[in-house]
Amino acid sequence: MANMSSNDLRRQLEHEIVLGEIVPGTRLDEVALTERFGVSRTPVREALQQLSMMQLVEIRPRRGAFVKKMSLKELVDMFEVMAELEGTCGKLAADRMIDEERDKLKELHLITEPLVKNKDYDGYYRANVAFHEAIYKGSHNDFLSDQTKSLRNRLTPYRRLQLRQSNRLNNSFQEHAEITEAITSGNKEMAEQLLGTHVTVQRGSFNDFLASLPMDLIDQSA
Amino acid sequence: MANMSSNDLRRQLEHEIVLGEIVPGTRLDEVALTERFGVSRTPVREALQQLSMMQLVEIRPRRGAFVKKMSLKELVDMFEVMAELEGTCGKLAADRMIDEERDKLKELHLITEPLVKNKDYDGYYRANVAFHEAIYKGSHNDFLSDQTKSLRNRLTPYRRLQLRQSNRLNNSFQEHAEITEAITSGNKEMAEQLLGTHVTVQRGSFNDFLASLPMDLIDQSA
DNA sequence: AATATAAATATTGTATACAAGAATTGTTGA
DNA sequence: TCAACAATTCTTGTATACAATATTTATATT
Repeated sequence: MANMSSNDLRRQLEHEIVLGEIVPGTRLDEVALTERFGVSRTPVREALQQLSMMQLVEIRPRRGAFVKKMSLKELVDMFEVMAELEGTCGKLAADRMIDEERDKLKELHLITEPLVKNKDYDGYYRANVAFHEAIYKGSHNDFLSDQTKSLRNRLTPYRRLQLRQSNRLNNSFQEHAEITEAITSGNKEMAEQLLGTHVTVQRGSFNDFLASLPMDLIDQSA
Repeated sequence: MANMSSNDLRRQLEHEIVLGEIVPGTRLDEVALTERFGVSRTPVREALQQLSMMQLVEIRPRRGAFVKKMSLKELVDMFEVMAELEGTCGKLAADRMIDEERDKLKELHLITEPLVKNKDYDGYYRANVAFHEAIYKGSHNDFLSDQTKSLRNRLTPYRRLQLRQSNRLNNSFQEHAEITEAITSGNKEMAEQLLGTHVTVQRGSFNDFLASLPMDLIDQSA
């Protein structure tokens, strides 16, 4: 397979950046990456160019590539858009899902009940992703689905810690119940409204949300 | 200035693709581009990698880079998202614009009146862009603003011909009047609703919109 | 000792060289 | 004449070489 080394490299780095394994602000040294991946600088540079277009790294001319640090303002803006996109997915899903998809959504919700009971955070995290992606798909709008998924992905490092907090797990489950009911019953306004607030606030105040953000990952200078 | 050749190249090609000067489906030959821009293959390839991440070109392994052809489904999906984003911008702008911005919006609308009277399509096209971008900025959400602008940009080749049609100019002006009124008076629901339909339908049927699409630019195979 | 300046060192950006796979052309056989 | 195969040519993907700019280190001067 060809042109895979630069694409593979990009995917790998993307993964590590999104998961926060590479801390925002760190410089991505080209030769270090060549040694790590056993390739020349050419595919490394092509991968970095790709990541810069994805807004995951910032290429400063003649200075190198840096994992992008987002300011609090940028982050809040992105979460606001995320909320809108999730809401739109919900609205369209309530309208367009076929019976099979509605059944599947119910199922994806119900299987999380034991996970909540057992406080299985990792398990719930994965099931939560599946639940939301089912809604994206249910919009029957591939572009919207991809955009939403991609933005969710980019916000991952700033969301990972949230579920661990106090009774977020219970809150999330409760909200999922309402969302599932709204979508499967075709109540699009309700689905949109519920999903629009679900992402960020989760029945808490916005201040709590802000406080939950890992501030060390945030660019204080901007 | 450094790393500018690959970025400049990307910008130039992006411009030409978005304006439809390079027809979707055409292959972008690397050596041809090196000759045209007087650079080596390295920056050419980096530019193509960037464009592939922007979904403007498709890189088929060992086959080359092709200007992306969008299927009708993809296009409809993108316009649907565009409508949502425009609506969101309007909603937030109605809420957040400061007095100065509201005045500016009124002005940007009013200066288009003579352009409509004189059927100055190019002039109106430019003024229209300025009007809408003022709304994006008025959302006070830079991420949303950038995303909306970028998507509008990508849809340009499929929108250029629309304004020329029958009395689209008058319709557009009339709708802008209502939008301006809604935003400046802070009626966010109205602003969202008006902008959500303005992009695509412009007081016509959706079928008319579909019929207005330049079908030769659309991938029939997909 | 601290700062400024200059040499050296390292890193990015670009061009070229080489390797591997695709497309094309030409030839052979039915 | 057409189809199938083979050799050639072309194009992409990767590595390396060279050029230009930042960064670091060393030296000199106050």
